[in-house]
Parts: sequence; C-alpha cells; structure tokens
Amino acid sequence: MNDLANVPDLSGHQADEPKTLAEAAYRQLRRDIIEGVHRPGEKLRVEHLKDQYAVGAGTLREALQLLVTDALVVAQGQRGFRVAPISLDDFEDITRTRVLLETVALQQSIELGDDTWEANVVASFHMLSRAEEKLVDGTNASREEWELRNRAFHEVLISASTSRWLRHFQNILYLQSERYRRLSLFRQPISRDVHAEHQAIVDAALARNSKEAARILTEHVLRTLEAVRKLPAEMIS
Amino acid sequence: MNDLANVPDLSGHQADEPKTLAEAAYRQLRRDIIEGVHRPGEKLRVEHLKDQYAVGAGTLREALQLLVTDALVVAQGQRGFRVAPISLDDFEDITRTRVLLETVALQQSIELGDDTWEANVVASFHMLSRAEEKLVDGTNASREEWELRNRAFHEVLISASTSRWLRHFQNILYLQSERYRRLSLFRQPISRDVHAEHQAIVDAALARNSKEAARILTEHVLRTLEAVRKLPAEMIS
DNA sequence: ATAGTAAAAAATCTCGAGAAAACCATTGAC
DNA sequence: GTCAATGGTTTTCTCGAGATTTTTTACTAT
Repeated sequence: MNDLANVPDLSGHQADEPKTLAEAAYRQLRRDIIEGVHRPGEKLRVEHLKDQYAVGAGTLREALQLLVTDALVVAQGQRGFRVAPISLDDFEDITRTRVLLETVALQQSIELGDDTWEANVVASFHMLSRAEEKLVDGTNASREEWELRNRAFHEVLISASTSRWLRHFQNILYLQSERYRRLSLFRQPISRDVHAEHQAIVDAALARNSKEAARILTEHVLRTLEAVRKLPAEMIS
Repeated sequence: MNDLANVPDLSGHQADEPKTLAEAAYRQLRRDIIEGVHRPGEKLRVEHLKDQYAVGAGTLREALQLLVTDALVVAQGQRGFRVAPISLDDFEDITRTRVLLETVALQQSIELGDDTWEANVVASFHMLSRAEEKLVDGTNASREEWELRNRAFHEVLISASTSRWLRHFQNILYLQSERYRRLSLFRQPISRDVHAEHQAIVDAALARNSKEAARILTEHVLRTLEAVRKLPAEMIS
C-alpha cells in the first residue's frame, strides 16, 4: 500500500497509534503541556503524575524522556523534570527558525510536488476550511480539531520536499508554536484573515509560484508572533 | 561566573558531566554507534546490552530513548530498538540541511559576535590546529581528540548567534554527519586542505565578512559529502 | 512441496520496592 | 543577625522479576 512504510521514521515516536503505554502517556502529557494544564516551568514529579496518568513510575519516566525530545520538558541532572519555560524571546526564535525552514521546504515542495501532492493540498485545505466554519460555536472540541487540521495542512504543504530532516525539524517547531498560539487565542479568536491567507498559499502553490507562496507563508507565520507580542507580559512568564 | 548557567538547556542531555547512570550509558552508546561498533540497522537488544554496559534493563532503556532524540536510534512500537540506518541520500539531506542552518547561524554570529567571541574563535582554532599536528601518528586517541576539537570549533563559530534553536538543530546534524565522516576517513585521512579551509573561515569571520565566511563554510561541508560519495556503495548500506 | 495453524521461545514492556541523591527546616556558632 | 552545618524528609534514580507481545519453530492438511 504505502511503500514509505519501512522508511525509518525520523520523528521516532509520532506514529499514528500509540502501541505502548509509555507512548500513550507521552501523548496525553504532551497535550496537557501544550494546552497549558501543566504550566510552563512547573515541576513534574513522577510520584504524583504516575497516579494521574495511571502508569508505573518507570513508564512515566520514559514518557517524560520522550517529551524532552520535543523540548517540551527539560531534564536537569539529578533534579527531575520540569515543563519547558516559555518567553517572548523563545517564541521569536521559534518563529524565525520555523520561517527559515518552512519556506525552504515549501519551495522545494512546490517545485517537486506531483498531482497527488496537489490533490492532498486541496483536500487538507478543504478539511481545514470546514473546521473553520465549526469554530463559531466555540467549543473546545472544535478548536482542537482545527488545530489538528491546521497542522495537517502545513504538513501536507511541505510533504513533497525531499528533505526528511527539514520536515522533522519543522514538526518540532510547529509543536512548540502551538503552545504560544494557544495563548494568543485567549485574546482574539482565529480570524477571517487566516482563511484568506491559507487560500492565498494554496493558490500560489498550485500556480507553482514558489516565491510568492513563501512570501505569504512568512507573513502568515509572523502574524501569530505579532499577536503574542500584544499579550500582557505576565502571560508569557 | 557564567550567567547562562540557568538558561534552559535546549539540548537537554548534553551537559558537561554525566550525572546519572543512564546518561553515562547514553554517552558510551552514542560513541559506539558513531564509531561504528554497533553497525547501522543493527538490532539493539536490551537484554544483551545491559550486561555490556553494566546497567539495569530499565536504565539502558532510558539511554536508548535518549538516542532516539538524536535520531541515532529508531524505536519501533513494540519491537524494540535498532541503530538508525545510513544511506547516501540521508547524508546528502543531512549535509544540505546543515549547510542551510549553519550558514545562517554563522552570518548571525559574525554580525553579533563581540571580542570574547573573537577570542574563542581564535582559541578553538588553535586547539584544533594542534590536534591536527598530532594526527600524523595515526592513533585512535589523536583522531578522537581531533573530532572533539573540530566539533568545538564549529560550535564556537556559531556561538554568538542568538538563535538557540538553530544551534540545537545544528548540534543534532553535526552528530549525524560524524557517523558518515568516520567512514570517509577509511579511504583518505584528514587532509592539509581542511586546515587551510578552517583558516580561511577564521580570517573571514574576524574580518566580519559574513558572506565570504558562509561561502567557504558551505564548500567545506560539501567536501565531506563528495568524499563519502566516492566510497564503495556497500560501505553505505 | 506449500500454506496455514499452533505451540514454544525470545524479547519487549511494565511495575513496585530499595538505594542514592537533593531539598528543607532547624539548630548552633561566630 | 548572619552564616554554616546537620539531620530528617521528600524525590529521583536504579534494579530485577512478572506480564504481554512478537518471533521462531514444528506440525498438519491440502
């Protein structure tokens, strides 16, 4: 079916279905950290969390180790684990690095993408648009689905890039920026402009205008940075 | 002394001294994988390795998990761990991505670096040059020291970059390329040219000629790719 | 012979208890 | 009053044994 099946997965532990308890705990923890259930800088005590996530101590330890990979958790020598802190500087760094990688990957993708890629772009954009419509009812589930499809959309855009490493790093950075975007959503919900920007990227991509697509993508990503900049400083502790 | 001490370490588990058994095992394993003791694609059975590295099963598991972070080991669902395979395509990807990141970081560094940075560049270049001289006796220890100092040199060059993420990703890619460079050394030892190239980078960096420095660095990194390309195919299994 | 099934073997994954280290509050000395 | 040392408490780290899952081997029927 899919001849990429036995290609080594660079992202390691992001398979479609959690096959092990440690991975299941890892996913729950990851979501909770991104969602802000565990606040930035918070200490993550294994003894407390193992009950909360219903796994053994060693297993939870493994889950935490996996989160270190994504830089959502920091491990300090003999002093346990801690939710990675956030800061405006950090988000600026994340955003700029992401722009660098994602634009290069996007231009590659536009040059190399075939018909199937085009179809995937159109399809994932459609899925995202539908999710946007459901956003108006403001439920948590609808927002979560939007996040999922937004991520899928951005992934598909660069999926025709030949560089597995670019995609790998982009994955990590996207995950990071999700934490910050969640903060900006407190202030202002996802706006109409976002849809227009996505549309513009799709148009440029299908027209094989890689320069223009990269330009729009850059603006698009930087817009979130501006939104976070306007937040009260105490929110970005 | 160093006010960067409490900045969260992005690389997570690359502190100067291993404070835990798991980390010690991680380092030994990492060296063994890079050195080729454990061949690419080889299965890493916990039961066998725990005796070899003198730690418990759970501890070795953690060490393996850390190696997944560096993409030197791949974990597959419920089927254990395996040394990440190598391929020419992969090395090409690694090299090109590394060039992209490292040149950007280097240009930033050259623009922002202060006197201390300049001093560090000169110092690490000197250390590297001394190690090159000792290379003639061809011992394993001298080559290992050269690797260490070469890495330190490249790290110092981009150390003035403000982007922690660029440096983080560069670290990972450098580690990866070390595996491949080791292969190329079978054929031809480290040549005179390398020294001249390093010298040229230092000169351009101190002259604050960021464009030129980036150009030389690019050529420098691509040269190793060419060397690996000339290897017999069966060496890059 | 081949294919499918089932039991046996090996390896992984999971857990809880013990050892080692870090943390905190109290005490004592200067 | 400030600082250093000490002991108790908490937390992390480590280990080995049991439960699941995967892989291998052997067997039977077509």
